[in-house]
Amino acid sequence: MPYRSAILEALGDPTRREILDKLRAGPRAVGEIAAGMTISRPAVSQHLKVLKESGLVAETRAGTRHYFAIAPEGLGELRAYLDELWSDALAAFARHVEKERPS
Amino acid sequence: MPYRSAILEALGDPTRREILDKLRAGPRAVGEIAAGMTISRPAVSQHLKVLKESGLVAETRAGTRHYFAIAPEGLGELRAYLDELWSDALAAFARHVEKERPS
DNA sequence: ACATATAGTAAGTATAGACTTACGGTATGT
DNA sequence: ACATACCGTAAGTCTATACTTACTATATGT
Repeated sequence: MPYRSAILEALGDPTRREILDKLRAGPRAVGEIAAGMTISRPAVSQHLKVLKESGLVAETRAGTRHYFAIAPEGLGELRAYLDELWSDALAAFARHVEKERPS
Repeated sequence: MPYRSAILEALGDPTRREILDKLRAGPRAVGEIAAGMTISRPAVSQHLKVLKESGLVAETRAGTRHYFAIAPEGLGELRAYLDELWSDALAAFARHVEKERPS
């Protein structure tokens, strides 16, 4: 819930969206994530840190492996924000139509 | 449809989110938007350009005034993306639980 | 105890992009 | 026709941040 802004900053970067896409299929270790990508593994680690701090991703460790997975609660927070924006925008539009309507 | 990425880039900036918040109450002219803010009016224009190109905002002109308003379709595009991510994440989590379940 | 595998951190660089000021463009009113 | 109001664009600056390489940390296996 300090999340909203952090989530949108996190989603603003295309590389982080690429990482999220990889996590759609399920949890992945850092090395696995970095495998298909053009950037270095440390860079991936840094992005994962941002994603985790935003609440979009959760981490679980097994041995030396750090697994990351999409955290649905983070997505929920963002959906709530969008829903508010949406309904406010629709209401504003309705008022506007009302005012402009030829009587 | 070239939107998804553009929308997320647009929402990544806090100043643009501030502008969107102002538009919640209804359409506003550029000068009105810039009024309460610390940055210059040209800066606001530049942000509005980004928002418009992303599809999050629509423009209508009346005289010399350029009115901007939130475009619900743009929000819808983003919601669709989140819903996909969400359901994929849930499905992946379900599979994971299934695998880990003690038999 | 040592080697290996896996990953995070530190420090430095380079670039995208968010600002500014100055200027140009187009309606509207007199 | 001119002045005014409102706005977009151009060009340049400056900072945030996305990268790299080098290093450190921790867990596991022999």
